[in-house]
Amino acid sequence: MLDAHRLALLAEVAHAGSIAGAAQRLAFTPSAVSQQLAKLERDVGAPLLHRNPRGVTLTPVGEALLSHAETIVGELRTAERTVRALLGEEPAQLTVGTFASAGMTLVPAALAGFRRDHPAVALRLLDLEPPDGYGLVSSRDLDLLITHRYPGAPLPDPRGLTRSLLRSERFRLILPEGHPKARVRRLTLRALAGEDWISGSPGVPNRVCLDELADAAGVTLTVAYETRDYQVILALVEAGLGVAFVPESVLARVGPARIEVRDAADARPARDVFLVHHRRPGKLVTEMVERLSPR
Amino acid sequence: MLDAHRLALLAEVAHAGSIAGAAQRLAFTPSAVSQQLAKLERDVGAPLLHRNPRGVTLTPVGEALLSHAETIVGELRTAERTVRALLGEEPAQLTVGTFASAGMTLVPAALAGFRRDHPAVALRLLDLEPPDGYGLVSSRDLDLLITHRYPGAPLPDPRGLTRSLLRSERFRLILPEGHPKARVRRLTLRALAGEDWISGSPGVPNRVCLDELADAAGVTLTVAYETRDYQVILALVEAGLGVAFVPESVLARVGPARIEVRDAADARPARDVFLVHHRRPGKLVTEMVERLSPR
DNA sequence: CGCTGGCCTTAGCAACGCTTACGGCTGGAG
DNA sequence: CTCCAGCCGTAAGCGTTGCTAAGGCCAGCG
Repeated sequence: MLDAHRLALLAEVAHAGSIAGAAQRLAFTPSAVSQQLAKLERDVGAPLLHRNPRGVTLTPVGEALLSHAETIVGELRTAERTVRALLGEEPAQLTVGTFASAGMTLVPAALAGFRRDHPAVALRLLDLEPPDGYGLVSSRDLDLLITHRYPGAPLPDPRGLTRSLLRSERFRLILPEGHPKARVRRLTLRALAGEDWISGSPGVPNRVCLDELADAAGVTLTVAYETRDYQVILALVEAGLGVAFVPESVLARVGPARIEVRDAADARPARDVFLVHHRRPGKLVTEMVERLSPR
Repeated sequence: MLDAHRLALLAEVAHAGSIAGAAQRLAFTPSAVSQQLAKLERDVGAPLLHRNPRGVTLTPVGEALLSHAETIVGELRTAERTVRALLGEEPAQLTVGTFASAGMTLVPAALAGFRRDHPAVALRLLDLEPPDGYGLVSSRDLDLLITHRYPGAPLPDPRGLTRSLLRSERFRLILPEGHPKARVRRLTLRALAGEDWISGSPGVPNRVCLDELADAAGVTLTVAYETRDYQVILALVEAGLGVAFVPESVLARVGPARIEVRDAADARPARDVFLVHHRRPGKLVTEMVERLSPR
């Protein structure tokens, strides 16, 4: 039988992306982790990871084993919680994973309300960019994951977890204050083809979405500035450097910014925001889901 | 995190019914097992088993943990198989659990055919009286379980496993050859109320079923001989000691026995025979299910 | 071209887990 | 009633496991 501790180690290494990173998280020396992984590979009879100069990546066999490892670790933690619940002990921790823009807008109010009602529960927040994080829910490193899917991006396999649509969030077009195009009545992507755009680097969901919109409209856009951070994008637009699509919630937080908010008539993207948790969520998770859900 | 090895140990002890028994199966000394269990109890923070003078029984917490332990052990073995399959290695073992009468009639032909086509696969057979055995499938000690349910007996929780009805098997009434009641055209339970009956001890499904039939017919039957072994029952009836219900398949195997086979007009019991296996059975299991299924 | 950051190896030490030996307990046989 | 058998627990000893520490190798970067 495979050793569960070593599988847990594999999962940790996969999430951290390097042996050293995992070792630090677990308060071990890299040597210890390396040795255990070597033994796991010997047990399995096949290499599980490619040793790259910067960190490691999983082999196909490693990938296959990882998903099992995550469910096994999750099962072990589930077992532990079941017993704790049976002994009348309240769960003392709730870990929520979010993507950055939700972490700024959607989550804080819910977290604050939760903390008020459950001062004894240790709340933890983790930043995770989609499509990551599903594995961490499987392994119960995460109790609740807030994730999203940009149009055009594939929806990850839920792997036996419960996933529910929290809301669908529109993107708005933002331009520098006083930008000439802001006065146009019917604004189109084509009309903005000559502008400098601000978006993520190629491959980032954000950018993939923008490229697909441009394709659909039959234009090519110039992305002059690449950042995935919407606060940076806002600042760049404010500074008059370009135009961008941003999620509506990002705008809700900014004060009377010096930007113009419009919609493109031929491109009205929206991203779906999902909640992901275990099949049978605990009381605390259910409550947090309640708080996050629109009234 | 709980230790998976200790959980596996707990499952083994629960199945064996004693620490000493589990230790023998695992080729350890009882002391080692005892110490590991003590540590598991310390980890959990609650006693998991009652130490009786003859073996051990699980506490409620132990029961709860047991079912988790079984799924965890099963997951570990599933992970191992997945990797083996990925490496192109064929599974080399198939373990089937049956109840005694199926082991004599239903299974041998299927097993023989299987062995002929897969000489390299190590076949193992385990005797298990229902309702036991589900846990062993969960923990993958068993690849396939053949179990049954007598009328009136509850059907165990399948616990995430696949259970399918293989067949429904009638019971026949058997009497000693030349028994005067054998000549009656319409034989009823009431007419046989005065006979000596042969059945299992109180509590055995066999017996529960008989008692319920008697209740339904409004008579009380005298069980003079108690045995759960249908071969013994046959021998007793042959010897003229009493009458009994036996499954049809048991009769198929006996030659021209000196018994009379009839049906009771007011009591026609049947037991359901089920196959139980994991959600996604491997090739070998699927093939064995095919062989067992009626053409 | 040296520096940094990541990984691997080797050597040594602490902790874990097993075995052996012994004692307490209960239920059945003589 | 006594004794024995079977079961479980504890204590001491020892081998193995798994950790740390220290040193070497390789790639990317200033």
